[in-house]
Amino acid sequence: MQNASTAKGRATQARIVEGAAEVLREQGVSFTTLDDIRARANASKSQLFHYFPGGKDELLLAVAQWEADRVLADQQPHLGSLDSWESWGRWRDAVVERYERQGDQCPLGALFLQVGRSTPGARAIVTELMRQWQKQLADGMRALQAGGLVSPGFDVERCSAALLAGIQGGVSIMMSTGDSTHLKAALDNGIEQLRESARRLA
Amino acid sequence: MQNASTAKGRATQARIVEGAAEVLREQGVSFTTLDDIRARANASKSQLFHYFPGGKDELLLAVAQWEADRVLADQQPHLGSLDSWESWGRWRDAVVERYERQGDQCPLGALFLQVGRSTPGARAIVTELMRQWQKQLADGMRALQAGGLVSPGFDVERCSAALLAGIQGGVSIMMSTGDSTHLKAALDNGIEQLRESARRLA
DNA sequence: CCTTGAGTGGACTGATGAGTCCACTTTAGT
DNA sequence: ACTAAAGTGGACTCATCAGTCCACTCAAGG
Repeated sequence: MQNASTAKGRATQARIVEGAAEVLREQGVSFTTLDDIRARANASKSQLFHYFPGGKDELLLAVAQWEADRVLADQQPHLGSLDSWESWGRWRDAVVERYERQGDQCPLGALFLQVGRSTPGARAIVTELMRQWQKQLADGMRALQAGGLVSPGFDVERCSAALLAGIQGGVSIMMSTGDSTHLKAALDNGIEQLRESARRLA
Repeated sequence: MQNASTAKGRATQARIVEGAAEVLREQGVSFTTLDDIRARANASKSQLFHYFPGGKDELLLAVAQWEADRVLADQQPHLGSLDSWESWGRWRDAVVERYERQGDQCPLGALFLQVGRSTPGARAIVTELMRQWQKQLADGMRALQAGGLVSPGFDVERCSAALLAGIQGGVSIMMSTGDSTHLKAALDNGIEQLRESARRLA
């Protein structure tokens, strides 16, 4: 990605990425052309290739990174401070709300499929997102343990991985079926497991 | 889908669907052309359109249905008789094995994204698959309850939904990162929850 | 003011790939 | 055997779209 060196250039580059993200959410990757993006971003063909010399793939990757950054940001401040039952509850609601609002768009999943598993860049973005996400869940579980709210024997690694998997699956089922039942079940089930461990502690 | 009326015709039609499924798994939907499919299936362009007058979309949908049928079939006979701890364990291993072997191909997910959320057919296939899958998990959980192995208070609906979500998410994380940790965590966590409920019963 | 390079517009090209068409062959029923 | 319908081959068309190219404008530093 060719970085812009003037304010005007940076603005154009940002307009392209954000415009592209919009169009991609609306139409899906496979139905979006560079010309759609160009139109939405009020840019010209040459600007696209000026800032993303690698062409469509490079632009798509930039959009994927941009979307990935939003995923965690949208869960804050809740995700960052999961140290009480109330904060877990607020986080749960924030996740449900975010994905129900997003509806049947899965920018990241779609982008990933298009750019292809082969490209190392795409895989790195997703891997890093998952790593950070799970770490924050695990930190939250350990915070409950530290506060004496959850048994010290609670398997944080396994449960945080399972919870993350449940969220991903819940979201992808919702994409396909339009129904958020599974997402809610995964979240509630994860939290219920924590509470169960608290009850056994008492 | 125009159904064939002779044995030869049926053979050709089957060759097309299965050949298409193969190529799609290998190359991914967005990099597969009708010509790739035609070549693999030893068919000609006119045959493709003879049996799938709706063109590529219709063919893709037929492949999606074919893949969906395999998903549950591949988990049998285990999935159909989850009435003991041993059968749950065998099923768990079968799922992990199947998806690890499949690697980073997600025929169904990719197909769905390509055909598009808008088409009612695609959505129906996924919805029905999820419904059946969850039902079999729930049946298994109730079988354990009936056998006195799991507490009657165990929330079968929520847990089967969460387990299904965990599997889906585990698989999709594995697609993106190449790592099956999350899938295993989701499965083991679900089964562990059942066992926990058994311990409380004792 | 002039120069330099970043930034911009949009016409053009070339490849690709979905879908059409028609001539030909095979199959099955009478 | 005859014939009608089913099945088959593959050349051809036509639209689309990523990517190129070049002429132009603008802003900043000297």
